[in-house]
Formats: sequence, structure tokens, C-alpha cells
Amino acid sequence: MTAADATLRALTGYCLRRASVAAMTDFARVFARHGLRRTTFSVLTLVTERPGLRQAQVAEALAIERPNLVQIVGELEGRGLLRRETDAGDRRAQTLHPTLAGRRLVTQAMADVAEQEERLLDGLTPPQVEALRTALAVIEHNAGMQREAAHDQQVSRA
Amino acid sequence: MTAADATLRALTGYCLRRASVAAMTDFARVFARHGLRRTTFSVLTLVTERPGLRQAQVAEALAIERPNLVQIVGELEGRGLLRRETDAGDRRAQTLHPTLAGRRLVTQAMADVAEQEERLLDGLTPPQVEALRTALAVIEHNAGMQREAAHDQQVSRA
DNA sequence: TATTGTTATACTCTATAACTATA
DNA sequence: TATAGTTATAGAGTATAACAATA
Repeated sequence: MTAADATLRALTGYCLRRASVAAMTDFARVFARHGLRRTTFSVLTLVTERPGLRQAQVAEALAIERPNLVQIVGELEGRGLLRRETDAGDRRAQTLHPTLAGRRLVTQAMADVAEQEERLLDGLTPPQVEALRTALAVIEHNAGMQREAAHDQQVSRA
Repeated sequence: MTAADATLRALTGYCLRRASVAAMTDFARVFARHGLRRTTFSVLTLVTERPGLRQAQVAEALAIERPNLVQIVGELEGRGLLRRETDAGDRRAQTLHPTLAGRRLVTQAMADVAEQEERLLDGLTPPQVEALRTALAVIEHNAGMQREAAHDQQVSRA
């Protein structure tokens, strides 16, 4: 495809966004069934998979700004799904640990999410899904390169 | 992949979202070089491709709520990139028409967007890109099915 | 009565500056 | 001084209710 015939609906970037928005809308409904949003589901799942992470590490891993994570963790702690624990070695840091209720909720929610994902991928063969994931990884990588290049340019201009 | 090993990073839905966010972040930078945002670029491009559409038709085509489109069109009209024209046959309706400046801006911006898209897809063969677009269409379709099913359920409950 | 564009409004997600307490 | 968590706040994007003009 050349730039000449690149109309709005022909843009792969727009197809990517439409599919993402549609998929995340469905996922949001699954999250809501468990009283979760995308961000709270992500944080609770990560903390369950890797207990003891600091908030800053969770924020880094999930690309969430630290100030925004405070409310998310507060919400999950308020519902008794995880607890904050002051790090023994560095009393500035809060490590995060799932409660039993949190682990149970993650198990249930993740099962529903996986089921929803199967519905979304219905009609695609395993090789097609693998090819999709490869393509998505390439795009994410290329976009990251773009961001770094723009950042370097900004730095060198300063 | 079964639900059993579905950790956060293994979810295809999350890979899809990360790639989409990364790609749209880059596109946003391209739009900004022309004084546009994603929404204003989309509207101006569509109006240039299909002049004379009513606002309600543009909103429907781009999945933008009509109230939100008012500001977008107002911004583009204020910059002299398109003009509203009261429909002769239905004086409630406003049809949208690109100005010369608007058409020129779309040509320039679309060229940059297509170039950016090529960078994003760098490393993928044309068949791989085609397979990606097929997979994205399947996901969007499946998600739409999900939405309709949920809506039908909601209606039948009422 | 229904529809188009519009106004006002609210809600979510995200981003940044600045504070505190620790290091 | 630098970092972790926090507070407050601002912005973009999106969603709904209600109104005037028109059909």
C-alpha cells in the first residue's frame, strides 16, 4: 500500500485502534463483573503473580504513573484484596501483597478473561494468533524506537 | 494457550492494547505537527474524502458522539479547514465541506501518517501485514458480536 | 412525535508539580 | 541530594440529559 491510496479506513493503525477499543470494551465488561477496572485488574494480577513488589516497580511494569497507582492500590486495599507493607530494608517503600480474597478474585477473574479472549480470537487458528502476536510485538517495538528517537532529538536540541 | 497459564503479559488482548497505545502515541505526534488531534484528523479526512456528509453521518461513521463532534467541527471550522452548510433539503442538518486549506492539510498530514505507518510496520512482510489486518478484523467482528449479545441480553431482561 | 445540532455536564484515564519522609 | 509514596490538579476523551429548530 502506498500513501496515494491511504484513506482513513485503509490505515492499519486505525484498524489496530478499532480492534483494541472493541476488545477492551468487552474486557471491561468482564472486569466489571468482578468489581474491577482494567487498571485494578492489572495491578491485582501482577501483585498476585509477583508478591512483594514495590509500588514503584508495579507502576514501572504496568506503565502507570506512580501518582495514579496510589488510588488504584488504595481501592484494592480498601476492598481487602491486597495489603501494603512497609519494606523492612527501605522504610520509604511500600511492598504489595495479595490477600487470600485477592488471590481468589484473580483466579476467578482471570478465568473469565481467558474465556473472553478465546471468544475474541474465535475463528483464528493458533498459527494465526501466533502471527498476530508477532506482528503486535513488532509494532510495539517500532513505536518504542520512534519514541526514543523523538526523545533523543529533543535532548540533543536542548 | 489455556486459561491455566494466562498471566498478564500472556494475554493477547493486552498485547493488542499495548501495540495500539504505542502506535497511537506516535500517530498523535504526527497529527500534532499539523495542529491536529486524532479526532480532528479523522473528521477532516473523512469530510475531504466524502464532502457533503451531515454531522450525524460523520459521527456515525467515526463512532463519535454527536455532542462531541460539535466541538471538533467547530475547531476545524474556526481554523478555516472546513465549513458548515445548512442542508437545502433539511434545514435541521449541517453538511460539511472541506476548504482548499483543509484539502491541502489533509494531503500533507495523510502523507506523514502513511510514512509513519510504514515505519511502524517496518520488518513485517506484506503478507504479514495482510494477516495482521485479517486478524484485527476478526477480533473487531467478534467483539461486536459480544456487544450485541450483551445488548440483546440487557433488552430481554428489561 | 422524531431528528439535527447544540449546550451543559460528568466521569474516566492520564499527566505533572510539589510535598513528606526516608535514604 | 535523591528516591518512594502521596496530594492536588489539570487535561483529553468520552458519555448522557435536555433544549431549540425543523421535519
